[in-house]
Amino acid sequence: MRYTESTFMTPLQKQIYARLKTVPAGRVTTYKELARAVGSTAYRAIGQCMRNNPYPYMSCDIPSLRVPCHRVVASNGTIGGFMGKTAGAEIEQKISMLKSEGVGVVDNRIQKFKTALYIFSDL
DNA sequence: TTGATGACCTGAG
DNA sequence: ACTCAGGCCATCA
Repeated sequence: MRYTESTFMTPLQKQIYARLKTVPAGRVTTYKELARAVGSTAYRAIGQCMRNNPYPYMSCDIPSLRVPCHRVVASNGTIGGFMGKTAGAEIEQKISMLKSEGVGVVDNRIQKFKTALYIFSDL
């Protein structure tokens, strides 16, 4: 049992989750954009934060706590990973979640990526 | 403290 | 347009 899966959160997790919660349904953000929003270039470390997400939509029904990590995609417009995997059933679930929110996904790519991408403006 | 690990990014071919 | 080796950084054992 890793402590990051229980209650403690690292400083980076707190910052990233807070930002991510402001991304509305129907839009997406990227690991890179999240990094920019917190003044960092720790792309891979942010991937870690997503992997360690304690409150993903599918297993948390408390709105104030839920972290929409399925809305985080790769900066090149491809889907990226989900639940520790980069392919397979987990990715299909991420895609269907995005589609249900109105985000088009074809062949592992976000459609109209430029407009679907949510930009953090308060910098 | 050192080395290992990833839901990444970038540049070169 | 696609692949891939290298680079990066916070975290963890």
